[in-house]
Amino acid sequence: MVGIKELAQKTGFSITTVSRALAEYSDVSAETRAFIRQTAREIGYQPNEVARQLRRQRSNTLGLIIPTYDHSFSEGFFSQLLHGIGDAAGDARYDVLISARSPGDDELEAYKRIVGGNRVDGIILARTRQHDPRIAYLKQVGHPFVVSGRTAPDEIPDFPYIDVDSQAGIYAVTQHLIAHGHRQIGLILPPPDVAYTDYRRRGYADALSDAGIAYQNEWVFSGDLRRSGGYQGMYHLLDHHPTLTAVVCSNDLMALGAMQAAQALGRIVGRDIAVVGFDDLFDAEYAHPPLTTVRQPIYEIGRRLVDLLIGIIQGHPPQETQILLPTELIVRESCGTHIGKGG
Amino acid sequence: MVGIKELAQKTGFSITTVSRALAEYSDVSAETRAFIRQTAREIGYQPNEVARQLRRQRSNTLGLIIPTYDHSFSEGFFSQLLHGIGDAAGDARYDVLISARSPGDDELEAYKRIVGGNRVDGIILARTRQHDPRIAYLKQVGHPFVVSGRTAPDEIPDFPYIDVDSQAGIYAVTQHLIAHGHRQIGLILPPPDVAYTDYRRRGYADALSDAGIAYQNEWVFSGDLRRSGGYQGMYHLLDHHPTLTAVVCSNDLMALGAMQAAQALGRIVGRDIAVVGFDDLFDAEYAHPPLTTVRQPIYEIGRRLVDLLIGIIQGHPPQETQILLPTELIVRESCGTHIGKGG
DNA sequence: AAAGTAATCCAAAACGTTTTGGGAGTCAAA
DNA sequence: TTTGACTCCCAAAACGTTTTGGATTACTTT
Repeated sequence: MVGIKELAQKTGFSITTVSRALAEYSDVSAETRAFIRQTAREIGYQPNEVARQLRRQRSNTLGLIIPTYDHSFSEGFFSQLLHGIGDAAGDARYDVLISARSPGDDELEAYKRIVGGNRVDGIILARTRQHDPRIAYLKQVGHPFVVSGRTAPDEIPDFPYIDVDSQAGIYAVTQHLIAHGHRQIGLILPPPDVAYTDYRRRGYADALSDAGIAYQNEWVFSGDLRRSGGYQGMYHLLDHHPTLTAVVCSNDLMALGAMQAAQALGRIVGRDIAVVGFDDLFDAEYAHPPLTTVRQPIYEIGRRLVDLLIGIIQGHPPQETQILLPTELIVRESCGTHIGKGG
Repeated sequence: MVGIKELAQKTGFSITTVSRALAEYSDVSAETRAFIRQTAREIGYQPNEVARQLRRQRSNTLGLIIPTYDHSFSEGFFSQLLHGIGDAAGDARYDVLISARSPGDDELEAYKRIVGGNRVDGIILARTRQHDPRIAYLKQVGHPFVVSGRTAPDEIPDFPYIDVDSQAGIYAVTQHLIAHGHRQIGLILPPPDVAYTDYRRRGYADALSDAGIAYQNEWVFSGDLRRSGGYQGMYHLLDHHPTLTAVVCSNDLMALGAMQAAQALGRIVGRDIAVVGFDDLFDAEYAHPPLTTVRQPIYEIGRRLVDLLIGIIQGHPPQETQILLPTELIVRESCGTHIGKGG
């Protein structure tokens, strides 16, 4: 083990001076500094980060705890978010500590261990659920954290977050369908405990209501946010309500599954039935037919979450710590905007 | 700050006894242990992980350094690998430290900081390149590590790795094309510095040679492993060699791009031209047409890398530390196996 | 020559744990 | 009564840094 002690011995200076030389303090002469640095390089001295973290009481590390079961992690949204987080953290010379735990008591334990154990300077929360106990814990202990996504609409979000106005997004895409003549429009939602589920439901319901169409419970299906959920949803909806001419899906993955189900049932997507999604994953553009969807800037959100968190950690948070980004309607072919137009 | 000192004070026992009580040592009475644990819970004591790591000289953390520029990270292979790594690490109660750095000198610095700085007990290397300096470094310092993928065929792989026999995989899929009548078959390769490029080239070359077909340099294109690389590759190949009836792509992402290019050029994939990939990403099955490809068990590889690494860290490595997994040919529609069969 | 100032350096404390190497008490066997 | 074994506990060292609070020397100014 070549530690600072060995380096001090080798150079003939004290541990203090070595430490201060490497840290560019002004009270060590340029000559000494150069000599120490040179020697450090020669003997391959590498400071022990753990000891340093202990002494400085900071780790230059951001934490991220992800649910293990979540297969949509390796597809789509989450990996793109992580990409943004990783890049921005790297740029700011922070590392990212990932702990994968299955949800439940164990999950909160992981937070306590990592946060209470001083392993990270701040933590990023994703996949918020309704009445999320993790948020309650982090607020209570007063550790820096930021959240990807708000709480559900009936909770007060008194913490820093970045979210997308998904209610407006779903409203826009639903309205687009209505404008092109659709009247019987199904909806595939995320599981009810997901925080943003109600925003998406409201966007859909508002668009219907504004067009004088009644919201019907049986046109709404709860999926699991994966392709399979969309498949099941579309299958179920078309089975019970074959007159539906459009289905709004809460994310692209489910929309892709839904398109497949529709095709399996003999309907041609974009002609017999319109399908729209949410996210604008890479796949959306290359889907067949290309998916009409609501774009949210996932990678960018990841980057901004990191900037926001680091700002908070370093004591200079931006003015706005609750950020709601707009979405953008991306019209492609899966909504077949010609249907119902009398054409 | 509520540390072990406060807990000792509160319970009236020494720091030693408190520490040993929480660690289930047998030399503290059951009664004392129960009392200490109860009090710990009450005052919300959470051991400082950093101090613990310093003292024990181990972090229960695995490291993973990823290149920032790599956009295929958020699509496809890498995120699926990470998913497997995260899950297996979580199961073994290890965390994963991710450092995203742009490649170059900086990248090796990141390794030195994390490995030499004792932040991780072991490290997982991915995206190996030819004559990879990271491998040389890790071998030299003798830190536990495992590699996803071997070195190039002309280097001696004297380290633990898990790879897939991609030469055999590409051979199989190329042979499949030949068996169905194709004679003019293009190849889209990864960039030349990628470690596995030559295996894929060889698999293709061998299949051609065994069928008495000459390997032609101008039928081979180097892509960037992303959709765009496949698109460019197919465009270039069909532009210069319009008589090609099939193109083998080194990964699914490029295959998806290649299919798009073919379609843009007015060819119907699976009828006018065969396209095959490698990986069997989720998207492959849902592509249009569904992609014929060579499956490798990416998630599983991630899991096994972790098991292997932890075995090495804990001093009981398995007998086999160099694992070559078989691939599986998945025939779908993009290879249109009816072409050229005289039908 | 004394006092002040600037430039270099360093011993020791501190960060919060775990582990080492016992010590004290009790009980049973010799 | 001594010895040994067993149970329960603890003081202090150790992990490898950074930081505090000076100390020493050399040079300048009075």
